Amino acid sequence: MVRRLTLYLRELEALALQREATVSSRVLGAALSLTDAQVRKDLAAFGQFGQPGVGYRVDDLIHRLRGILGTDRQWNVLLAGAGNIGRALLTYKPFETKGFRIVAVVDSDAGKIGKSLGGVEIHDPARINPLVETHDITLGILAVPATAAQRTADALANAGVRGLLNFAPTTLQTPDDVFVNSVDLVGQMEQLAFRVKG
Amino acid sequence: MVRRLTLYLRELEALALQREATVSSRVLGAALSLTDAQVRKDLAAFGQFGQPGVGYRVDDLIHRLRGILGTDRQWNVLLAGAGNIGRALLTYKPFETKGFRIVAVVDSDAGKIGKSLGGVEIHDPARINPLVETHDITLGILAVPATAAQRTADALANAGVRGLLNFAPTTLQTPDDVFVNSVDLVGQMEQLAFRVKG
DNA sequence: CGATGTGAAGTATTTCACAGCT
DNA sequence: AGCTGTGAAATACTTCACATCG
Repeated sequence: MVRRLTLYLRELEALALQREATVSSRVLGAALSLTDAQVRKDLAAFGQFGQPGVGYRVDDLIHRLRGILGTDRQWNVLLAGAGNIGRALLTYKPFETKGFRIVAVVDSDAGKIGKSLGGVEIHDPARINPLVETHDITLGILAVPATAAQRTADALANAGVRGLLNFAPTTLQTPDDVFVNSVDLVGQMEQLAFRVKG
Repeated sequence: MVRRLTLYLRELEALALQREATVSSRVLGAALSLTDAQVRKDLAAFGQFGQPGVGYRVDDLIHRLRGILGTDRQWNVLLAGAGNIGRALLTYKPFETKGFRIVAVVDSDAGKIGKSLGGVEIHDPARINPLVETHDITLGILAVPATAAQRTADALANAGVRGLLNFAPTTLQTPDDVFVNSVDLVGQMEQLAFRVKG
């Protein structure tokens, strides 16, 4: 359901660019292939944001959703892994635009440590603790090989990171107060194969 | 639910590496934080794969799942977009390992067309049709900017591609027989922010 | 009117619990 | 005994439909 909130926000930001002042649950839902009732239920769960007879004020709802999601502020992020995926994410513009700032990078490859990547120095994973502390980091991105994922997750959790976006194809065990979202690229392709195969 | 089948497969492949001959629904579920009943219901939906009193034969179930998902064969993939994300995916090992082979790349940047990337030539998007035909491509990966995503999706669908993995932060409209899976990186981070802020 | 917010109804998904097989 | 496969029960989620408000 939070998944849908992020979609509403994305759609609303597009509407704001088109200078739309208001939007109805029907129009917003149609853009995302959802019913109007679904949209209203989702939004009503957090307050009364709409105007009967009018709809939702786009700018207002954007601010409300950002407040709900917590994206009305900056989040400092540590990137673990400076391989293919890690490098791509480091320079991924939308992260910066939406308030997710990668402020530190670690990689266990001795040949990479000390080098700079996209203006950020690559550190030894052993330095995770001070990095998290000095940069006030709350989120981490795991772009390390599957074999190193759990160990890196442990180090990040131990350093006080509260949320992880995991690109490694493995299930992570974390304390209850450390949340994990996984992006399983192979799994996504497999699902496509299944659906296409029919 | 297909989502979970891909996770079972991943876990089973890990168990096979550890030379485990059989696994029970309880053990398999525990590794993924699922109940045993959930695992059995999922698998039973496709046939009777287990042995009462014993569990599931790891190797056997791997083959069954590959057959169900359609990953017991090669899938030829076209990559659209040779930017940061596209380049990372082109050299992403697990795709090749699991049977997803990127056999063609297109990018609208004139400066990139004709160049070679990871052993694959970058083509003009106008050549999508012949590329799909000659390489027998059924799946596509969209790693283009949001502004180009719908247009590229249309071109791919028109060329006969049946499934798309979309990295652009936008909702795509496709014919009913063209399936889309989206990887919304910003959305994933927003969800983490929401849960951490909790 | 046109659109929200929301109980009630309708679906879908998950868990329970147990007969039955090895 | 141990574990599957599966109806039945329990939850969760979505849609309906309508009173209500600007």
